[in-house]
Amino acid sequence: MRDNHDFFKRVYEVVKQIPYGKVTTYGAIARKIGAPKSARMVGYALNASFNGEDIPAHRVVNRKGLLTGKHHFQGTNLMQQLLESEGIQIKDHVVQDFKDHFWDPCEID
DNA sequence: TGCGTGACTAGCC
DNA sequence: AGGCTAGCCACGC
Repeated sequence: MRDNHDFFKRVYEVVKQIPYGKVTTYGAIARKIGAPKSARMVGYALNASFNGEDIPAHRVVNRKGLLTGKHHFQGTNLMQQLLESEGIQIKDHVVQDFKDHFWDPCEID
């Protein structure tokens, strides 16, 4: 059963499993961990994930491929730079060919 | 203890 | 097709 504490932990586990050069969405993760309605919490969890965990939060974007969380990152374009470094094209803070780079956590399930 | 906010999503107008 | 509203859940004040 576990408590909501695991919710955050599960988010980290899923995000850490995101392959290089791939991105996913909050909803996909939320649904993967069994909380399709708590997509917001996923983003919240990622914000808290900076506890020192190796969470590639930059690989997590919203359903439209928009870098919604980039503003929460240290720099203004850090998130974008990281994604571009992985071969993902970003235009105006939006992932280009998003579905082409989209990685569904259900695939590993 | 209670209201408001937020890295979202889906549905309705 | 595009904009707005509602639902969800945890955390801060």
